[in-house]
Amino acid sequence: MNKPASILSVALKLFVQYGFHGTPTSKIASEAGVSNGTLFHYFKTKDELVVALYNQTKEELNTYLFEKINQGEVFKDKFRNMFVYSLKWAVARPEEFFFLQQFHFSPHLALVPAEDIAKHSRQHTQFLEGAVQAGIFKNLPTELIATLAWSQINGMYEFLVKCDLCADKQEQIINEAFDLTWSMLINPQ
Amino acid sequence: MNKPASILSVALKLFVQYGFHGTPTSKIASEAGVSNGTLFHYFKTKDELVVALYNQTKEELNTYLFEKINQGEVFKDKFRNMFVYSLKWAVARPEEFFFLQQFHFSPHLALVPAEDIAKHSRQHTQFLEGAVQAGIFKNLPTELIATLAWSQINGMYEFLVKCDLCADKQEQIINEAFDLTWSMLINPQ
DNA sequence: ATATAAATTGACTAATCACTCTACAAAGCT
DNA sequence: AGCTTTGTAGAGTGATTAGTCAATTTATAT
Repeated sequence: MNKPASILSVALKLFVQYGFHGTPTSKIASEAGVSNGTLFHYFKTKDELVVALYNQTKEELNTYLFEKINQGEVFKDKFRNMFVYSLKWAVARPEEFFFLQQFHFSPHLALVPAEDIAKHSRQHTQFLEGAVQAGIFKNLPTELIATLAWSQINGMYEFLVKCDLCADKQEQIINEAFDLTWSMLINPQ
Repeated sequence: MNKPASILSVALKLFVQYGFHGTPTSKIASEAGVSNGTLFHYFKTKDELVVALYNQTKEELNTYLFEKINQGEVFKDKFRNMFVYSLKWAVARPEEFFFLQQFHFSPHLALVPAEDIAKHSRQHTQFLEGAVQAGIFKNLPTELIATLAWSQINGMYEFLVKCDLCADKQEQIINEAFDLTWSMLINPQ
């Protein structure tokens, strides 16, 4: 039984429910079944814990996603995998997905070195860059394409959480949304 | 000089910079040039202040937006106005726009009666509902169309803030993004 | 077996902060 | 002018909480 891991896992649930400042470290520690001192043994400060949780969550999503992307043969399949599996991940782990956005709109974001943020977003843009160059996507800034694609995913997440459809219906609507997004971004032949 | 108003205005700036819990009420009061007691004279609790700020900001945006929407003659113009002026408002008042999202991803959202939230979102869906009925938009749940349109706006906001283009270039790219969104959602004839 | 290092504990502290309370001033009313 | 209500101030309070520390246990190495 891994203590830092269970601290992070408990912290995630509490942060999502009560917010960062609404969650005392003492509560995290006690719910994780460790003492106050142990928590600060693994994380020097509360902020460090929050940031560690962000990095871990973001990396989990990224790893999962790039695995799925690489399973696609042609670009459209890769892109579809990115879109569809982002949403599957989000729906399967709504707390993690919510946390990423909660963090993003909090002052804690400033604690992450700009370099780290840039690195992650570069991975995503690089993936799309090729398709822009090759004329698959419309001739728009790659950053813009990335942002639009990603915001479709965020929007769909909100919709899926709000509506709570059955798995079949969910899958169907994700596919429909993908078609919309794809047709929006590609160059008409 | 209106004290409650300047309290709210200072609070907005501080909340965006330091977060809700990272901003002591004492700091809000002193920066607004009023005493601690005065702040609590106008707002019974800090939470009440946060929620009041949210309601005010949301209503300002809504009022502005529906004014612009109603200036459109046909539906496409109305919809374009919604899209374009949302972004103009967001770019002109980035702190306000950011705050709305910050609030949305915080536990304070739970303090707003579900009824109030529903009322606002109903206004937006009703505006789109007609277009779905009339076959202008694709035959998809109106909620989905609303969510997708709104997330395009959020995404564009992020992009515009990140890129900091000149006004002309900004206007141009907003129009391009509108065309993309429109073509994505309408029924192909 | 012994020594060293690492993990764990929980009581404690120093600071912060939301909110109260009393006192006083200004405005409004008759 | 008197009287009442409302606005304003700011010192004070009680509760909360991030982070410390000295002491104890557990693991590791020699």
